[in-house]
Amino acid sequence: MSKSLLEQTPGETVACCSPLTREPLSADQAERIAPLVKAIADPVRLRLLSLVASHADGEACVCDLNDAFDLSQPTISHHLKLLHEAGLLDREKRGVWVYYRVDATALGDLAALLGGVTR
Amino acid sequence: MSKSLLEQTPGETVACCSPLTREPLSADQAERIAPLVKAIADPVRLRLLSLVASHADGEACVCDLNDAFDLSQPTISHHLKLLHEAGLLDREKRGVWVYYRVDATALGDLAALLGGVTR
DNA sequence: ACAAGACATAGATATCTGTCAATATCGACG
DNA sequence: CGTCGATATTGACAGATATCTATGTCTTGT
Repeated sequence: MSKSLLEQTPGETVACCSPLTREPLSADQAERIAPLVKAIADPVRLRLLSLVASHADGEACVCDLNDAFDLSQPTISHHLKLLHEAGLLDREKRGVWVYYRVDATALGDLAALLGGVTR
Repeated sequence: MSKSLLEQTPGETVACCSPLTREPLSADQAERIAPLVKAIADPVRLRLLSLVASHADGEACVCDLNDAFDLSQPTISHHLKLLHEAGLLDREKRGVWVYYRVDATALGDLAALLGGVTR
């Protein structure tokens, strides 16, 4: 069973949609997908995503990420929050540290939308 | 022979780079790719792109595109300009009309970056 | 309990972005 | 040529966004 458009998360919408190049996106679909794209439309967030994705064990501690940038800790925290809210990063607190991990499905859905790869 | 990073267009940079998830993006690469992603990080531009891409003959006249939105003509023109400058849309003037056409390579490069599909 | 460290939140501010109305440009056609 | 219709450019403005400093919240040692 499939949920109505209004109940879906952005990731679900991307997953359901035909690739960009096959048929016109509806206004609703576009409004739903855009935030997901916006989430990676920033050089810092692109790097954060790739840092987490390519890190050993597929996860990275915020402490590691902070060091990779010339930005304040709250700024990195802010970007991580945006990526998390977009569904692209999962967040897990273990002791004092917080680990982020890429949600491969969300990222794959985005690529599928753009490239027409049917998962 | 491959050009230096600074000589490359955004599209070329995307094409050259390993997928996001394989190794960390350098700051330079991220700064280069982000504008390309920003170009599609808007619901109107997503719809424009998909409208053009899925249009008969792979091209669409601005006059057709204007009608699909509740936005002023200059606003649509502005979005088309951004997509064109990002290398995602080609522009051709024929008589009074202007036709836009998707640059499939640029779009494919983006998808490859996100999804790890090697072209 | 307290102090310290890791991360998040809040508030402030400068810059960027999306939109519109007005105007310019450019080609076709009488 | 002069007008009309299609598209682009300009200038203005409201709202979003990226960044910082200051502060709050937890968790772990001592």
